[in-house]
Amino acid sequence: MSIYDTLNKEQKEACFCTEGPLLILAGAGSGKTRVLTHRIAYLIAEKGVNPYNVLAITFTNKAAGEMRERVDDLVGYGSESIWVSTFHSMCVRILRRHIDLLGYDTNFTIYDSDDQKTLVREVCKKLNIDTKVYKERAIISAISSAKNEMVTVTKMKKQAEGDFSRKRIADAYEEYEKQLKANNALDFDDLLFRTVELFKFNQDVLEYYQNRFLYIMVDEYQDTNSVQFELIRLLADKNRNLCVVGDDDQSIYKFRGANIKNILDFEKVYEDATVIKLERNYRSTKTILNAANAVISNNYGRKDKTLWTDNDEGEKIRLRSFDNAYEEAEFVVDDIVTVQEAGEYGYKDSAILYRTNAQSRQFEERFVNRGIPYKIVGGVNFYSRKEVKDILAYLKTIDNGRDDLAVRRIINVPRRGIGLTSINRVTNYATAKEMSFYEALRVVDLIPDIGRGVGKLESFTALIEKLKSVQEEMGLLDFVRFVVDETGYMEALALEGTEEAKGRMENVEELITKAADFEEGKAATGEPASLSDFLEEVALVADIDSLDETMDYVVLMTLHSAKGLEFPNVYLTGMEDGVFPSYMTLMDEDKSGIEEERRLAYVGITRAEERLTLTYAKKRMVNGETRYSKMSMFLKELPMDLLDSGRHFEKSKPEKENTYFQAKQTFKQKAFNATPLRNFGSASEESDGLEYGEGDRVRHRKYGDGIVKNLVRGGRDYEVTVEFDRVGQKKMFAGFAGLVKI
DNA sequence: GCATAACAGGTTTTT
DNA sequence: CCTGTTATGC
Repeated sequence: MSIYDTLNKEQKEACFCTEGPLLILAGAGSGKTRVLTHRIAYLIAEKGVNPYNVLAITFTNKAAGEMRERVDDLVGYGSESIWVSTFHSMCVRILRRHIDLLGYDTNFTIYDSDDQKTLVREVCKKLNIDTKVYKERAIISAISSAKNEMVTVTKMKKQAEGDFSRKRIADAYEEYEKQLKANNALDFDDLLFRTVELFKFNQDVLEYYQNRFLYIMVDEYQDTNSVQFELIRLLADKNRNLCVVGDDDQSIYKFRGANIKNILDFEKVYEDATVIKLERNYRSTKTILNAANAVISNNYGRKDKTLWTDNDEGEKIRLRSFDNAYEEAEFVVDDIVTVQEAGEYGYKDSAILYRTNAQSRQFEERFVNRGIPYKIVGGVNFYSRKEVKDILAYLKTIDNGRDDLAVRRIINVPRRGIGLTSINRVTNYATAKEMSFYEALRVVDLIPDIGRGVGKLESFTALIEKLKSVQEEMGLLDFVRFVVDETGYMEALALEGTEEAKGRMENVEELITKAADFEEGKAATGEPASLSDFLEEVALVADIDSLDETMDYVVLMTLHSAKGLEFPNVYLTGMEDGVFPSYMTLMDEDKSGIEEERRLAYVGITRAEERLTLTYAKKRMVNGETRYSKMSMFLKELPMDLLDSGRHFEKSKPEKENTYFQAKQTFKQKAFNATPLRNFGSASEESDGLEYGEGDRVRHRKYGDGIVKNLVRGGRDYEVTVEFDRVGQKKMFAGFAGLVKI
């Protein structure tokens, strides 16, 4: 009896196929993690491959940890020397060794999306870019996709020739890069792009890693982007022992640059590739699987595969509708309590999934009220809370004095009486002398016009220098504590005395605990816990990594976060057109967005093992305004006989082909309103048209009452001009204004 | 320089 | 609705 006996035929095949390119198309719940871990075990135990020569790339740190653990269970040794990591942490590890070849210090800082935003803002200010015309977000995403597509500044400038606005973006990109380098910092996308550059320009470095990684495995391959593809291609080029695992039906990260072609065209790029399909699902009931298959079959251009299962038929899928989101939440929470009390499913067996993080709130409120343990994954990340970022900024300042962003963030936190005027003077001096902000601080008395600020600035520098000097002598935990005390950060919070400040103090404490955990974890491996390592870990953790399966709590998260997880009892909530599929994709001319949303629906449905509940609310508050929506088009794609619609559910099954069209039409009318015809107005509260026309009196939630002066069609929306009694004439878009006839 | 008030603007999903 | 930025008054 060997460990491989538990695998089915295809799984075995995938496991034993160790040489050459291999594509494993693994449907949801088809046991791909088992295959991967067994394959690694097979390489090590049977083929005599040194664990040191194996590289496995996963999407999250959590998946990496689990994989290592499982291999260790199978093989019994050696798992610690396998490289199992995420793309990002792998790149950091490589760059820390070699990035000096690209002109950076090896102790570079990693900028998260907040830092990125701050930096872009500064760039815009410096280049006089009007952020009303060029939105920060647009610039960030332009830069990010450039890096994902490996477009350098030079290249972008060339492409932008003759196009003024693209040139402005390219200018921003150039300045952004300049600042990053000056700060000795890399953003998330840089981690990948710079590694590719490193390999391309340094053949010997590339060869070193090619010779090290004789066997490469990539999980969740459908979500890789161009630069990740290139990275793998480079590494695998020499030995070609590349095994990728993925499911094109679960490709849900296009917005982040993921290129579904990577998986669809794998066989074109690697013509000698073996392709193995895992179509047997071990996770879900027949009912759930059939539902998932029915939905996804509406997509085009998929790899041909059909999931099947030997599992029981199982319960029908429950579909419930509610008047509003509040009732929806109440039902779901009640239901979880009911099954828990009946001993059917523990809290940890239940998961609530939704499209947007904002939807978590009403559930959270109910859970808090009733004292039920729950865990929200995602949303505001622990490490992006203000107080946590402040402390981290101190640590970054100490670790990498060139990180101007960090220094400027904390120079007056807590208050030291250092204001904008002083900061600007230092900044100007630093820019003029081409030195870092902190360097300028150290020679503050040379700065002209600095005036009375000098003393305060000097004591700040003295503080940082003092911290730097003791850093070497202290362990990580002690040092973080020391920083928190010495900077007066905690004291300042304590002085505030508010409830909010108390919460912040707890978070700082929590950060200290994290440092302790980190130090402990490192100690177990015999390594010292350096400050840089800690900052790096903190920069690369995802919220999902903190999910603990042994804890008995209900898990709440977005559909995106849920990928790769499974639960016996799942609630898919907010199944409404405009929420899911999202408003954005419904309005978009490009229909591929809908396909991606549908894949997300597929991911959601296939998370459920036994019991699946779908809910939607007819009325929901979005951006402070009540929005009426209809059931999600995806619900209409489900075969009726799989559904239990409950008592208060009534609908006729619509023409299937038209669901998308209908969804879009209804939504267009609801959100943006049609013609301003008076005869629409009749009392029916759910009228699809504008309920007001020219000359009508309307009420706005902020501006009060007024008279509609004008209605003009503007693109997809209507521009309404209203003469308000209190604030005068205002122009607004009907879709956003939320005007009510009075 | 700082605290507070007023206000504009905006939304998916995240390593 | 909620956040983040600007205006205002001390």
